[in-house]
Amino acid sequence: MTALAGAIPRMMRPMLAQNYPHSGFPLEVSTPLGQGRMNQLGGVFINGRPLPNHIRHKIVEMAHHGIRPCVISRQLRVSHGCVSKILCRYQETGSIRPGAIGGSKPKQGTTPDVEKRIEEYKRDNPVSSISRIMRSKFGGKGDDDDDEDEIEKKELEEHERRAKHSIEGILGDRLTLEEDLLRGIEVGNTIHTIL
DNA sequence: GACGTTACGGTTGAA
DNA sequence: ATTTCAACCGTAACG
Repeated sequence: MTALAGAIPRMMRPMLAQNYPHSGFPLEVSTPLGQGRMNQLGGVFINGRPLPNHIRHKIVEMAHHGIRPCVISRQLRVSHGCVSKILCRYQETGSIRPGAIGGSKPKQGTTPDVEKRIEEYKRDNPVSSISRIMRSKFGGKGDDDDDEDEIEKKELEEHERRAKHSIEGILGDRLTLEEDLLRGIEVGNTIHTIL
């Protein structure tokens, strides 16, 4: 309730119902894994959740083929803001994956006190044990992430090689977008659950 | 028309 | 087990 009457914030205008049904709420779409919504381009998304991985893949893949962001946006039915964001992130990090959602601040504060404690532990335990403890406490995911990035890159390269043969490869994907989306949401959630 | 940016409402997960 | 809260999400809209 930050919007005060009379003083409409810069980025917030009353949303026109236009292509939304009655409620003034984006069309709801039930997926096997819960509630999705439909954006203005007809694409399905889950508010607050990242787009499915295969869509993200497709975005960077198409961009890699020189397809303009605005076309990608329309073809995949993803808002151009989102396409822009994903592409920017990919350029910066080399990863198509969303950032880590949730959790508390990383306990990175290597205060002198913490350093002292580590020194003490090192003295009393073999270094390998320290590493193991540190890994089980904090790391855990680090190695997996690297592996996944590797898999991700290989997947992308392979996909590109196949798609390179014809633009139909890309356009053909569009025909099954709805299916893909639904499947993607499902797979995405499953992966998320596993992780 | 294309696209960078950002308010918003939402979800998540460690503490 | 439950709550808190700062991180992130994608959309919609402005510029």
